[in-house]
Amino acid sequence: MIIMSVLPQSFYNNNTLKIAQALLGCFLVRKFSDGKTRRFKIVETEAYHGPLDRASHASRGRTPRNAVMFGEAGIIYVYFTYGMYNMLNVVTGPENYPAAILIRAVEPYVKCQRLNVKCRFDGPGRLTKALKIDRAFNGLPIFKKKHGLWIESRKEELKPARIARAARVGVDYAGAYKDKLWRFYIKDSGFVSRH
DNA sequence: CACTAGATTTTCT
DNA sequence: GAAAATCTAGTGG
Repeated sequence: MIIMSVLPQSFYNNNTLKIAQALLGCFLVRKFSDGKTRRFKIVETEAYHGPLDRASHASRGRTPRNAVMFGEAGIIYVYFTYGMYNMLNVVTGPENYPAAILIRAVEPYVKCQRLNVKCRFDGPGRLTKALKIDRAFNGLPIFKKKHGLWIESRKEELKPARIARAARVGVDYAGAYKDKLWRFYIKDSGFVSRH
């Protein structure tokens, strides 16, 4: 009997780069409106870290859109971009320090033949579409099961040697920050968005 | 395989 | 009005 444990708010109140790696191998859990619950292993994340990070929405100050990034840890930040895609993030660090982690890719935990074959999870826009995550989740806590979206701890060890580090995707405009190695993924996962 | 253009709309300047 | 933390479909080698 495996005890499921939902990651508590305190888990997210830490250094963004550490949490981005600690989330790899954890489970993103979604309870759909039809009552079915499915688990997905997190295999790729990116850190958006602090007011100086030019790749981050928070680098140009607080706006209505990015306000939750300045709030407490463990809150969901979903924004809409490219006219088409929602991006799923989790706020990290202390209040008034704008930081968040973008969840870029997950893999199905159990065999998912029942899932629509068209569903893909390797990319931030794809996974929100597949998991039916939209801006209604913005500002909700991810450390409670109440809203149908939460994260559970790993069920087995993830050796540091299996974690790869790379530059973030789609942030060429970010000056010196575009080359920061703030993207993390599990090397041997077949569901990473890029290798 | 590499590269390019187009989709489509919110957000901020 | 331009750009955007993306993805797809198309072309060409």
